[in-house]
Amino acid sequence: MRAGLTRERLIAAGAELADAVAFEQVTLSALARQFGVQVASLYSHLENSEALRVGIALVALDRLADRAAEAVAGRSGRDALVALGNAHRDFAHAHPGLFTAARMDLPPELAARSGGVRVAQMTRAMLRGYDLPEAEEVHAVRLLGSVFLGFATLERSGSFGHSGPDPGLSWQQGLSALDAMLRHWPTAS
Amino acid sequence: MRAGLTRERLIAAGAELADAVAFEQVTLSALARQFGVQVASLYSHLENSEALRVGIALVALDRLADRAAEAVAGRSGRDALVALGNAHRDFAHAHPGLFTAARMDLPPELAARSGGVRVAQMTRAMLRGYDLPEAEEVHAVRLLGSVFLGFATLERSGSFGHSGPDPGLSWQQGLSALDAMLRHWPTAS
DNA sequence: GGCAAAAACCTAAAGATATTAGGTTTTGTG
DNA sequence: CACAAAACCTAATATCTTTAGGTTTTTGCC
Repeated sequence: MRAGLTRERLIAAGAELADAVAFEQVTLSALARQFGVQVASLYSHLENSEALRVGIALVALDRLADRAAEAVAGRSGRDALVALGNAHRDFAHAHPGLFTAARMDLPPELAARSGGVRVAQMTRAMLRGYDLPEAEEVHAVRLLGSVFLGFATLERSGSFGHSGPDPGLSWQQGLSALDAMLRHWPTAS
Repeated sequence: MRAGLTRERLIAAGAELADAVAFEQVTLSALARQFGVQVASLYSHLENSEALRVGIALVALDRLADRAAEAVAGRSGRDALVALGNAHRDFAHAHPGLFTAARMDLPPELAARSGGVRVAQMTRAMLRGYDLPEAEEVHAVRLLGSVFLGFATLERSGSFGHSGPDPGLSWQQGLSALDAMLRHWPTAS
């Protein structure tokens, strides 16, 4: 009776482990233990431990892209912005390990084929509800991506601390402010 | 002749190493090699390897806070916003290792005494140049912190890819958009 | 100056993880 | 059913972390 290891199963198990424990603690050793095999056996399916992490990152980006697509579907304008922002934040809260994985630095060729591209496309689609010059869209996409990533990161890391108002309130206000920003986007003179 | 190890010297050396190589590669072993001592000797000065990383993170936050303070000094309004934003971005580019360290999750008591608090104070000071209701300032501080962190992170990680316009241009436009956002900050009805 | 106590540094050992080389056992297919 | 490929294993090396318990340098005080 073999354990039935597979690249996909290993990465899927790693993804679960990341959320259950922490992305940093997803090791080949831990996976081998979980499957009841020797560590060396994993090397038939994964080139090295980095390949595991990269695989998890790609899974994470795909899932995030799915949420983003769902969020912008059938919505526009402020509704779409709020839904897209919440998709990011909710994902970070529901899947802390995957969210961390999604922030991994990926080799450019992989990044170009990752769900990250789809997230950017969804963000761009959302912007159709605002009146930006086409050339400005890419800048807005980057800025919004920065906010979505940054806010969830700071919130999860506890930087918003135990002082001051509920981060959720800041998030609501922040989304409104971003909506205002998009409506008043400065046109390059 | 002793090596003259000190908690401070070790952390300082670790900080340099982080920028020279990468934060993840700052290990007790590497430091011991550099100082020509046995690894175990470091434990007289640092409780464990986590203490080293935390120490570097605190150094990083302090340096960032220094830059932030310098940026907002003598400036206001859009000038202050741009200078503060650039302080973050320039710091991330000049000190990739420290910037990574600065994003470490810190235990709350430490975070509360870290340079991160000073960065928030400087951001709040910058907001005086805008017309926000006092109660909104904290939300704006959090949103701006998210952008500054997020943009530098995405830019450094290569997420802005080799396609599309220069990230520096997006940054310029982003700062203008943030300026517009602050000038049109939505007042909670 | 000399001498204890403290501080600095060392040796030794054990436990994790990652990786490679090469062997054995399943398993499915002709 | 035999055999080749795939799956999994043993063994060995290397790196990093941490603890326990020594030895040597420094330091400060008589």
